[in-house]
Amino acid sequence: MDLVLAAVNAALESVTPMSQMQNVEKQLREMILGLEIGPGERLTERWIEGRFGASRTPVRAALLRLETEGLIGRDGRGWTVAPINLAELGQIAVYREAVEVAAVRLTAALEDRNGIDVIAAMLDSCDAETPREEWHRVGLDFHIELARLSGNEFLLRAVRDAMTRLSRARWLEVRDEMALGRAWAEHHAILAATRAGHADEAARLLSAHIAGSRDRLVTSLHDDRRGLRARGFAVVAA
Amino acid sequence: MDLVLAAVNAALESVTPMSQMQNVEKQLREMILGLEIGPGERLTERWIEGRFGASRTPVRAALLRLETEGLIGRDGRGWTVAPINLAELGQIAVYREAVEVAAVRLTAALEDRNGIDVIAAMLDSCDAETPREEWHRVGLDFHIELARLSGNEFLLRAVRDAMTRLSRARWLEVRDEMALGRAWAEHHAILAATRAGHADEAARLLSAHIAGSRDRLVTSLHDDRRGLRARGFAVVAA
DNA sequence: AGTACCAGCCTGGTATCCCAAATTGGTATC
DNA sequence: GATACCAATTTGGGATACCAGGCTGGTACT
Repeated sequence: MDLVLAAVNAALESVTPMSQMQNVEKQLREMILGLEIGPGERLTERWIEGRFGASRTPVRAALLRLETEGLIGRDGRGWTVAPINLAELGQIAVYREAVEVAAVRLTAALEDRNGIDVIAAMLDSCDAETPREEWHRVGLDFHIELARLSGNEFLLRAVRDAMTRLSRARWLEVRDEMALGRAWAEHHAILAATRAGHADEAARLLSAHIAGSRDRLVTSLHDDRRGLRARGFAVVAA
Repeated sequence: MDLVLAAVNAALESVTPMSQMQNVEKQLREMILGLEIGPGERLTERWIEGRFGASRTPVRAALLRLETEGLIGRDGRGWTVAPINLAELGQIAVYREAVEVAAVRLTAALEDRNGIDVIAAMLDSCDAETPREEWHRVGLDFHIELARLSGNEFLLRAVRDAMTRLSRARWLEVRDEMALGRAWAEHHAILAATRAGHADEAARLLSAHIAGSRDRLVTSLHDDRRGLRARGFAVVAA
């Protein structure tokens, strides 16, 4: 075990008490989502063990949890970072439309919809100077927080799961300034309809938003497949 | 380690090669879903270890996976079989309505809907002589197989997950003959609408079916809370 | 009798060791 | 040069040893 890393981890742990397993899981997830480990890349338990200064037991626990999140998978014997799967992205769009629309309909029917303003403020925290990374994060969080308002744990979990699986792909997507602005406007329109209690309109706007998002995403990734492969990323065709 | 059990497990493994982890996971799930281990009951890794003749490594792997299925949870330090949660059952009904309706709409729009006949045959395999346990299983499988026809992995997974979480509660539900027959008829009606490609009608029938199922389930469990508690089952109120 | 306290036990968390299987690299043979 | 084969290494799967923290039961003191 790397003593320096162990010391660093111990120091981190003194600030934020966290089990080794949670630590490994968190850091590994960040590396995968941040594309520091490319889609399709092989993972060995021993490498992770050395990388994070934890023993195999917590490493394996973390791998099992990340497997259920769909971020890694078994490749016969051995672990592999999940490839970018264009067919899967299309299926996720259908899935998230179902759960997100259900959630927003619930929310529109609630008495207390004050949480909407917090989400609006979150959107407005992004402006022209905001780095793209932040736009990316807020774009994902918007959908998660919107689902949270419904108060339904299962819908929230489903949306969070879908956004987790989408986040790598969305990060790879070639997005222009216009796309960011359009998404921002659509998000606000969805919030407005929900705040007013117009469930049908909110649902319609949200469906359209998701469909548009899916089309841009799949098109962008499909066009850039060559570039992604050149970076060593495994891409599975639709 | 119990040598007899180990020998039995070894014998089973020779017939169906299955890792210890899968074996523990499968058997433990069956015990939980079959209420051989009651809701709310405490689990210790050492007890499971001895019970199934496996060491703690596969036991922990199985526990981690069952945790993500919602069948067990952490109780601070330690593991607990998930209690029957009436509020959760209501939320699951909303969740499954969203995903099942989405799935059936997809299926109704498919060119090839031949799989529907297989499901119909499955329903018809139950008659007056069929044991209640089989009715129970077919009732769950109907929804899973219907979702599978959609071809969307995520909708299927969501439905399977929801039915897993519901299955213990449905098993506890006080069901009369009429309820079984009514569910059978509703299932067939949903299939007929789907086969005909009438997406709206299929969605409407399915929504009504799920809502009715939820009402009967929650009412039944609520009325029998005293009885459930007497059996040592933890029941969390809505 | 009530309460504060302490020792021992039990638990999950972690590290480490062993093993069988699979991969790999080289080598000898055709 | 291609290929079949074998040994060494590496891998994940499993078993076990050890640890720190918490719970429990008993005891001693008030």
